[in-house]
Amino acid sequence: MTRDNDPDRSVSQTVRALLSLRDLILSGALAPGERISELSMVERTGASRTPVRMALVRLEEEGLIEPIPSGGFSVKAFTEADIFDAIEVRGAMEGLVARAAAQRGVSDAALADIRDCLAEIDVLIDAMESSLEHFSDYVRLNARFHAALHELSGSPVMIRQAERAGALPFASPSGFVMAQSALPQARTILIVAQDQHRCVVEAIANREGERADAIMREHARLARRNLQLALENQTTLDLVAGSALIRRAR
Amino acid sequence: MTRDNDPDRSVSQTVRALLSLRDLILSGALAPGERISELSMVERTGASRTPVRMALVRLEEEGLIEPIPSGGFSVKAFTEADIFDAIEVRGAMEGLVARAAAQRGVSDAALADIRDCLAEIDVLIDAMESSLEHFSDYVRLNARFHAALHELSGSPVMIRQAERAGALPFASPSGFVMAQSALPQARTILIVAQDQHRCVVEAIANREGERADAIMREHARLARRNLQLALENQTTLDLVAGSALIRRAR
DNA sequence: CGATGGTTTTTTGTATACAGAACCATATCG
DNA sequence: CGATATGGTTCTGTATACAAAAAACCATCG
Repeated sequence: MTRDNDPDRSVSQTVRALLSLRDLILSGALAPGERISELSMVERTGASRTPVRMALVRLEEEGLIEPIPSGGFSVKAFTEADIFDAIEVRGAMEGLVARAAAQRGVSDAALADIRDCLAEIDVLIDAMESSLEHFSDYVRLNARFHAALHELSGSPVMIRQAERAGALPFASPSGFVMAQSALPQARTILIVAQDQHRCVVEAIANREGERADAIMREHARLARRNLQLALENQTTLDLVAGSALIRRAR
Repeated sequence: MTRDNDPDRSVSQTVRALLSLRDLILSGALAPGERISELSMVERTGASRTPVRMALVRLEEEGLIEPIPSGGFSVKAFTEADIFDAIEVRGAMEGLVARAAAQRGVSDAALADIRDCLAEIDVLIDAMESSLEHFSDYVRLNARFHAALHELSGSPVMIRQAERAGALPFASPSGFVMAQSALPQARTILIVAQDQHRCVVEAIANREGERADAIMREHARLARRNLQLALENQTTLDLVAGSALIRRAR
């Protein structure tokens, strides 16, 4: 109401503040360890203190910020080890959802849906043969596949937990973007990942819970190795979101 | 400030409101599905609307309440299946932390600490031979053991996730209380669980990650079977916290 | 020149006021 | 008699005011 610099008036202030703050943290505009003053966030988000405060509580619960004993919050600093651990957690959770889906069985419709998703990813990987132009589309689709996989478990509790497991940046196998120069490696990684995607879906279709679990854990290990490679050799792979979070650790 | 019905003045209003609300939900004073009006919570907790609102946001993030599309929150209703799933999730997470602890190795001091914890539980189980008087102590100690196990992983990310996995009521193997009449079965359960506790600690000490993982998963399966038994035959075992949450499902 | 104490300023925690939306009940019209 | 409009009531979402605590700053003293 002070100024009408509203980018979108249809969304509630609370949601706007949450998205703004999360973006500020993930983009690195707020340095790890930096104290978050409510007032400055009011200035940056345009919302009042109340929505900002609610967003801060949510972000604390999400794990992106942590409370300061004397009051207020600071941006949480993640180490490389934290990221690796998050990937492992995600692997364990996705192994569990895959196993559960296989054991309980899934509807043909759901199976068809997720296979469609796989097919779309195939198309995208083909399109990326010459350029990485559509990489962000791939990231989106990949996230959709994983969400669909969670859904196959049919368990709200597991879905919720699996989603939270990926809350940390880089927890997804595709949570980094590749430089043009790394095209061959990039495609190889994507193709292997896609193969695992396909395998897990078939394992679920065949009711092989143990195998589905194993595949998703292996999938996470692949992601871990790739991230490690990316960190050791950042000329070929360049980290995208939240690079500031990890900056402090190197 | 309206009335000084403050039970404890040393704690902040926010924390008081959070604890009050959580207790109201877990105790069943608020029925599953029931809408939570901020105003009534203000009356019940003695805090103002702002702390109540913050507590509500936290509880939503915890998963105990869910937002109503038209605004506000309602108490989440859990089914028996949800509880079983939560136990499985916890099993997966504790398997992971045990595996991680084994792979990374733990300090002798930490190992001694958790072994002390085991010894204390042994004493308590012995004391329960004739009566279940100290059962609540056992529940507390068991929680401490599991927390200590999480700590062994040495990973803040894993610890955090493991703790959240147990957020749902009953997710712990000892999340139910036993009636006096069930003393023999109760002790058997506790003894088997304690055996698994001991085995996982030894597996970690011997750096057997795979085995430590398997044991904790089996531990969860035991908890699941016991809960199932308790639900089928509630004359022998009686559910404690959050019985209202599950009431709707039966 | 450094340390210490007091003062000022900022910041958080809390309460409350206000506006708009949703809900409910009633009354009116078909 | 039923459906719909309408008015009032209650609720949430948001902004803001106020007080206590913390932090920062400055001045004074050793």
